[in-house]
Amino acid sequence: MWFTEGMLTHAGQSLGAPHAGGLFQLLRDGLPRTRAELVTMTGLSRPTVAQRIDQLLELGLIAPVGDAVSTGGRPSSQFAFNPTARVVVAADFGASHARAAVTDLGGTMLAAHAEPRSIADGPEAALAWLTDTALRLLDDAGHVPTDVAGIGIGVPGPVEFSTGRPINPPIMPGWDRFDIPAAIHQTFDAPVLVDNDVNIMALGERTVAWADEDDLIFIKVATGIGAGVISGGSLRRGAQGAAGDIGHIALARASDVPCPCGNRGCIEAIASGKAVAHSLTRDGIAAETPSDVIALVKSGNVTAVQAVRQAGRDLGEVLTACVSLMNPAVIVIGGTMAQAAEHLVAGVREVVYARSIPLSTEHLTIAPSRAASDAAILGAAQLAIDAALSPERIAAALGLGVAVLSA
Amino acid sequence: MWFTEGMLTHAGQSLGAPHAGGLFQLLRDGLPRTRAELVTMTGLSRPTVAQRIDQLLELGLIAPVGDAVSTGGRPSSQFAFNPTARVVVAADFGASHARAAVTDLGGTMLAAHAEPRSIADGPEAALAWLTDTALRLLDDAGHVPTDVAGIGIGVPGPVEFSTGRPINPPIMPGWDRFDIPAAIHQTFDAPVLVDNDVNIMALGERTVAWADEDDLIFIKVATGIGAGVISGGSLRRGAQGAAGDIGHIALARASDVPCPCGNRGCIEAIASGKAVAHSLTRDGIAAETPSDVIALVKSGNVTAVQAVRQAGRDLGEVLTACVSLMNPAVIVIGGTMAQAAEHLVAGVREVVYARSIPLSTEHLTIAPSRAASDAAILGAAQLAIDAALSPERIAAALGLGVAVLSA
DNA sequence: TGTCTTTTGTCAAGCATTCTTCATAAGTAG
DNA sequence: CTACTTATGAAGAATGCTTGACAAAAGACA
Repeated sequence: MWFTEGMLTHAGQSLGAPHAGGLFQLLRDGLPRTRAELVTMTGLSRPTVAQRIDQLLELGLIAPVGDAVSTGGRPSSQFAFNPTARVVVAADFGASHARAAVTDLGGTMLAAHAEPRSIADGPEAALAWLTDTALRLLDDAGHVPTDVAGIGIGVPGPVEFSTGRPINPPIMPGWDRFDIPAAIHQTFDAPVLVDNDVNIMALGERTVAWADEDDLIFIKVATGIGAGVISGGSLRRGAQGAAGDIGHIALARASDVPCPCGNRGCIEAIASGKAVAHSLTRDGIAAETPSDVIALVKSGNVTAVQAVRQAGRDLGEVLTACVSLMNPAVIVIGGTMAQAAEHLVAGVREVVYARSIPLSTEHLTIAPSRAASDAAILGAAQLAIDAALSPERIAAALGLGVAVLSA
Repeated sequence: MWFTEGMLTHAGQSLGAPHAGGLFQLLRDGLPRTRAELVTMTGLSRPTVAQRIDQLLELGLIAPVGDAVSTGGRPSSQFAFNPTARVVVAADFGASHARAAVTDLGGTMLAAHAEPRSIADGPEAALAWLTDTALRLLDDAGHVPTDVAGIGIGVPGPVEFSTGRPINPPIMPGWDRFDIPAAIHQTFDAPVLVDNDVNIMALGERTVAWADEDDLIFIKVATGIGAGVISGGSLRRGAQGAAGDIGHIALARASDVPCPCGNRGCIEAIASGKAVAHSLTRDGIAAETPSDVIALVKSGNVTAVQAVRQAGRDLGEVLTACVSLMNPAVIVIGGTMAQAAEHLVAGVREVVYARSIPLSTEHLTIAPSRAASDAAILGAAQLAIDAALSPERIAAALGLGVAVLSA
C-alpha cells in the first residue's frame, strides 16, 4: 500500500511544497502576482507567504507594483521581481576584442564598454582590464562593488566549467588552466562563472528570444564555426567541455580543402567567414575578414551573396546531422556572418528541410540571431544571474536571516 | 551582507539537508553503510538518521547486513539497499520479437520470456500479451501483482515520453498515439514508462557497464541504425522525442544509394545490417538479414568481414559529427551487428580517432555493448526502477506514513 | 451614505520535524 | 574483571509551518 499513483498528490506539508527559494523562483518571470495567487501556486499557507514576501521585500528582490483591479472587494496588492536590487558583471573575451558590461538582475544593460584587445596578451592583463573596467562601469551605473551578485565571463576556447579554468585553448596562449575565478575574487566577492563564448551566446540568445524552448542549438559563424547546445533546458558541455566544437566536422564537398587543424574537409575550412573571404579572394574579389564579406554582401556583390548562400548550404549539411542527433526546437545562426543572415539562413534551410526526417523538422525553426552582437555579453550576464538567483542561494539568503535570529 | 560565498555552508536546519528521500538515494549504490556514516554524509542528526533507517527497514527498502568491524568499541550495524523488496516489469518490443522480464529493484532478472511477435499486430494484442506474460513471470518469480513497483516498456519508434504514446511510428501500424500506460493500468497499478527501444538500450548499457559516465551515446546497428543519447546523466529526447534518429544522416560515399525514406545517401542505406546484407548479395554471397551477415562473419568469410569493417568506417564518419557536437565520454556499439563487434568497432575507431579533435577523443572510449542482447530489457527495467525509487516517490512513501498519523 | 464583499494583517494554538542531551547497551583492551 | 570506547535509544527543547479565527482596510453596489 505504499506506491500507488495517488500518493504523490497527497504528500503532506513541506514535501509537496517547493523548498525555501521556490516562491521567489515563481516570481522571476517578472509578472506581478498577488499574495493569494502565490498561496495557490506554492501550496504554502497565507502567513508563510506573507512572511516570505516581507523577507523578499526587505532584501529588495521583489517590489510592490500597484494594486490589482478589484473583483468586488478590497483590491489585492501585487508584487513582482525587482531586477534593480543588485547587478552582475558580464564579460566577453574574443580573439581580438573584449567587452564588459554591468546589467541588472533582469539582464538589462546599465553600462557597457568594448574595445579591441588581443586575448594573447594573457590572463593577468585581461582580467586586470576586466576588474578595472567593471569598477568603472559600476560607478557609471551608480552602483558599488558590493552590489555585484555575480560575474559571468565568456572566453574563446574550451573551459572546465566546474572550476572556471580554460583547458588547452588553441588561441589563448598563457590561459591554459588559469584559475580565472580566483583572480576575480581578489576584487569581487561574488560567484564567478566562466564558459566558452559560444555557450554563453546560446544562453544569451535563448534568454532574449527563445525563453520557452528547452532544446536550442546556437551556431556561431565568424572566423571559425562553433555551436552551443542547450538540451533539456540546460547547456550541455559534454565530458570534457568540448561539446559544440563542430568546426572540424568533415564535409564531402570540401574533401580536398586543407584545414589548419591538420585534417582535410572541415566545415570551417569551407563555410566559415574566413574561408568565404579566401574563396572570394581567389575569385578576384578582395576580402580578408568575415567583415569584408559582410560589406560585399551588403553592397550587393552577387558573387559574395552566392558564396555566403553556398556556405549556408554547406553548414546545412552538418546541421542536418545535428538535427537528427539532438532534435532541437530551434537552430539560431549567429556570429559575424549572421549579419548576412538572410542568405546564410536561406542556404541552411534549403538543405536541412530537404534532408532531415519530417518528425524533426516539422516544428523546427531556423532563424538568425535576434540578440545579434549582444548575445555573448547578455549570455554571460545570464550565467551570472542564474547563479546568483539560484534556489539554493536564495534559500540561503532567506534562511540565514532566520538562522541569525535564532542563533 | 547577504550573498557572500560562505553563507551557503551555514544554511541551518532543513535548508542544507537533502530532502526526505535523500538518505535512501545515497544507499542505492548497494554499498553497506553505518548510521554514523550516513550522519556525516547527509548532515542530518543521529536521531533523524535512525528514524529514517527504521522507516526504510519497515518498508523493506533496506536491510541490515551484519556488523562493521569494531574500531575499539561497540561495532556499528550496517545497512544496505535491499533490491528484493519489490520488482519491476520490463518489456522490449521489436519489429518482429517481444521480450518481457521481471527484475528486482537492483535490475537483476528473476524471470524472462522472449518470443517472435510482429509489432504490426497492433497495441491491444501486444499489450494483452505483455500483461499475461508479466503475470505468469511474476508467478514464476514468486511474486504477486502488488509487488510491481513500475513497468518499463521499449518500442521500436518515437515516443512522447511524458504521455507514453508512440508518435507517428513508421513500423508500428495501429500504435500511433495509443495510450500505452492507460492500457497497462487496467492490470497493474504502478507507474508505466514508455520509451524508444534505442533509448532504453542506452540506459541499459549505461547501468550495466558505464554507471560512472554521464555522457554516453549508444548506437544500435541492426536492420536500421539509431542512437540513444545520454548527456549530463540523463537521456536526451529532444523537442519531439526524435533525438538519436541518426539513420538518415547523409554520407558522401553513399550519395547514389537510394533509401526507403525517399532521400539518397542515408547512412542506414549503406551501413545497416540490411544494407550490408544486400551489398553482399550483390557480390554473389547470399545474405538476407543482419543475422545472415553475422553468420558469414563468424564463419570467416573475408568479403563479409570487409563489408562490416567498411560499414564501421561509414558509421564512424557520422559518429565523428556526433562526437564533435556532444563530446561524449563513451560510444557504445550495440544491436544485432554488434555480434561482429570487433570488425564494426575497428572501423568506427579508425575513422573517429583520425578525424575528431584531440580534446574530444583523448578520453573517448569506443566499445562494443557489454549488455549485448539484454541491453533493451535491462534498460526498460532501469527506467521503471528509476521512476519507482525516485526521490519524490520515496519521499512520498516515507512522508505519507507521517501524514496519515496527523490526518 | 451604508452595507456587502474581498483582501490583508495579525495573533494564538497545534503539530511535525529536527536537534540536543542524557542514559543505556555492547563491544574491546588491558 | 574492570575501564574505556563506541553505538544505540529515549526524552526534552527549539524551530518553522499550518490551521483557524478575527479585525481592519478598501472598493463595489444599492
